[in-house]
This record gives sequence, C-alpha cells and structure tokens, in this order.
Amino acid sequence: MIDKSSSTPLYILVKDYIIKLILSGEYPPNSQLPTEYELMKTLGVGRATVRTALSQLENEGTIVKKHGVGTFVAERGKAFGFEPFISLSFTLEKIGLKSTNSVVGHNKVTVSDGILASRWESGLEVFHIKRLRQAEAYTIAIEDFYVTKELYSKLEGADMSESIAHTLLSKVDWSIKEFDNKIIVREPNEEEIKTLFLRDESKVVELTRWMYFEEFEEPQNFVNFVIPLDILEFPFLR
Amino acid sequence: MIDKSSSTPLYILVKDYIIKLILSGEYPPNSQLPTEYELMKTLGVGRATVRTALSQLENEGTIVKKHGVGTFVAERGKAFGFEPFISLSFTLEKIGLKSTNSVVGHNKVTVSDGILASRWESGLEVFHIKRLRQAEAYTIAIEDFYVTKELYSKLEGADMSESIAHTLLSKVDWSIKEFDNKIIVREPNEEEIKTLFLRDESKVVELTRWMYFEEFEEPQNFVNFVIPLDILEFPFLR
DNA sequence: AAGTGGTCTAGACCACAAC
DNA sequence: TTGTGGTCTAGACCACTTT
Repeated sequence: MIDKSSSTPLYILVKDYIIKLILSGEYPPNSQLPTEYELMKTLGVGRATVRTALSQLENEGTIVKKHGVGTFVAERGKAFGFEPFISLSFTLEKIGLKSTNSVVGHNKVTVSDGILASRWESGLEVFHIKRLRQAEAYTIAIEDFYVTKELYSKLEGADMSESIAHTLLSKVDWSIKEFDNKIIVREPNEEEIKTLFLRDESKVVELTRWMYFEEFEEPQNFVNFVIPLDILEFPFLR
Repeated sequence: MIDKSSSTPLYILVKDYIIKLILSGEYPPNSQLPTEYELMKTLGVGRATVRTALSQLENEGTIVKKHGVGTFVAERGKAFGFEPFISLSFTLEKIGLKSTNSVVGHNKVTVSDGILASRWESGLEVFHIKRLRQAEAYTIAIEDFYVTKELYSKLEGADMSESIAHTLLSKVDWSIKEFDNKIIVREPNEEEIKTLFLRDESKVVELTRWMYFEEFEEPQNFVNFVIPLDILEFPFLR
C-alpha cells in the first residue's frame, strides 16, 4: 500500500515502488513485473496512475512493455548508459520519428584505403552491413556499419533490422574504452540526392564513429550515417 | 472535428492536427496554442486523449507547456535537431535524471597550453564557465565550458543555470559546420573523487567536444564533461 | 477570482499474444 | 478463450499564474 497523504504525486511513488522491486533483486532483467491490474490492487491506485508510472519507466529505458504479454525488466548491458550518445534509433525516436531498418548489403571487405584505412591496418578483413532507415515509405538515412571479426561473432543471431547499437550495448560484455564521433554538415553527393529524395538546397549531416573496447588496441567498430539536415530539424516533415 | 472511424489512434490524429496548426503558420514559435479545453471542444475528444497528444509533442520538443499559463509552440533554432547529440541535459532527462546547474566559476582565460592549445592558438582569450550538475543534492557532473569572445557575445543575457547547449542551438543564428566528440572511460582523479563522491572502484566518463561554425575557421566552443559511469548505467541510483 | 495545466479515479471497449 | 497492455471517456479536484 502507498501513503496517499504525501505531497509527491502518486505516480512518482508508484515509480519508486517499482524501482525498489527491481533493485531488490526480486525482479531480475527480463523477468515479468506485476501486471497493471495487480499493481492497481496492491497499491490501491487507479490504472491511469499505474500507466503514467510505467510509461515514464519505459521512456527511461528501465522496463519494456509487450502488448498482450506483459511488462518486463529491461536488460541493460554494462554500457547501456551510452545508448543516447551512440544510437541513432534512440535519438530519432526521442524526436518523434519511428524508423525501420532494411538491410541492403551484408558482406566481407578487406581494408585497403579510404577512411577505413585511417585507423585499421591495410589487409584487415572486416564485416560490412549497409542499411537504409525508412519512415513512412521514405528513406531517411543511409548507414554503413563495419565490425571486426571478433565483434561480429558477438552479434551472431542478432536481428540486423533492429538497432545494432542497442544489441551491441546490451549483449557485448566487453568494456567500452573510448569512442570518437565526428559530425559534419555538408552537401550531398549524387547517390544521396537520389536515395534520400533531397531537394536542391538540402544539406546532409554525416556522422562517423570509431569505437574502442578495453580488450583491444584496435577499434572494433566504424559507423557512417548520412541523414538529411531537414529531418533533424523538423522530424514531422517526414 | 476529427474522423473517429479511422483505425489510427485518436491521439495520433490530434497530434497531426496540432502539427498542422503549427505548420500552417497560424501558430508561430512562442505563440500560445489552443488550451486543452478548447481542443477537447473543437475536436470532440476527451481530455486524456488531448493530453496524450500534447505530452508526446512536448517530449519530442515541438511544444512547451507552462503550468497555470498555457501551451506554446517551441522555439527551434536552425540547429535544433542536433540537441540530442550535444546536450547533456537532454540526455540525462531522457534517462530519468532531472538535474540543476550551479555556476561555480565564470572568468576569462588566455590559451597557453594543454588541451585548449590543441585547436586554439596560443594567446587567444576565451571565456570559461565552470558548472556543477546537481540531482537530489548530489553533484553528478563537472562541466567546463569555453567559448570565444564572438560566441560569448551571442549568449548575452542567457541564464547560465539552464542548458547552455539549448540556448546555443536556439539563439545562435550561425550554421553548424562540424563537431567532434570524444568519449573516454577512465579512472577519476583526486578532485573528481571528492566532488562526485565516488566509491573506490568507480570510473568516470569524460566527454570532450569541439564545435565549428560555417562562419569561422577556428572552433568556437570547447566543452569538457566528467560524469560517473554508474550514473549513466543506473540513473535511479542517484 | 478566473483560467490554465497537473493529478487521479472508475469504467468501458479494443488489439494482441498465448494457451 | 483468457489475460495482457492500448485507447478513450467523463468527471473530479488540485496547483500554479495572472488579473
């Protein structure tokens, strides 16, 4: 039961109650939390109150709701807190753009020149995954993802149409040592104009990222995103 | 009025309706939108539906609600969409940590050596603002913010206890050209252990950022954040 | 005092997933 | 079929800001 005479909003108390449940260890990651109905009965509050609390916890990444199934404790890798800094899916979702991914290329490449050779030795074999992000039938971003063999083996079985960053942060047990992001605003090239349906004056934002883990000297991951500047500014324009 | 027979949720339709109001130009930035009661009457829907729509739009940064006053169209600078990438306040809020800032230093410094000299010429005068981020009486981050005279003059009158990144992105009319972020996980130094009340084994995350605008060759802004790794992983631990 | 958004309840029906 | 979360309404009272 909950002390309703407190001046703090009820839904905050409900939130704290659920956090305590999780911290107590009684509900480990992936376990199912009490249902909304159970929480209502246990705490003696209305459903809207329970749902406000759950919805905030979901937004904050503490729990995951599955329609028709139940509410579960989110799995958090050691590096989970980095997600906002490195997941494009995360960012796009927070600004109101739900996107889906489609894998359009999946192959092995040998580092020889260009940007890859700037931090990887020539001759190294890495895996390349090319994806397009789509929202409402429009392509909104082009993504090129490169990983070493070592990291690739850790991603075995992962659904590549999901957020790779999320998979990487929750499944990989290595420790992040460093990552370098560079973000540049520039003119699009021909291919980008066609793929992203850009208008003449539009610019694109290019994000590149190198990721390092404690366990290795060499970077294990390189990512290159290209997204129209307009979309970051006005996501509701599509 | 709204077509309730549609299969899309009502609150999405309400959301789209409000977005159209804004896009039409009838409600420019900072103007007051119809009140919740007016929206209920105009669209013939319940208040919870209106509030769900408004609450999502607020989370996405499209509108701002002011208790006891009304709902307003958010002001978005040209670079608004970069906010998730560069605002620590934004990130902390999204993972459930509301923090306040206190300015503990505000002075002018001359670049001579160290990290500042890596991209700024020796002898350059820049402004330095040191802030501590606090949540629930604990200091959770140390921030050192450096700007050139040019950029500093643009921030005139800004409330330094607010998010500087937000002010910078919504008030400055320059165009972002590039920013470089580096994020490193490392052992804390003595001062950090004391200020952040770190336990022995705790590590810290250090974020550094250089920011460039189209209008200048030189970087205009350098930021250094230090935050305990624990807090990014488990914000509810405080 | 009036008007705004903030919190909360009770109850209804729908959509989805699993048995 | 059952149980879960998703959407929605009507109505109440509270807290904050402005007049």
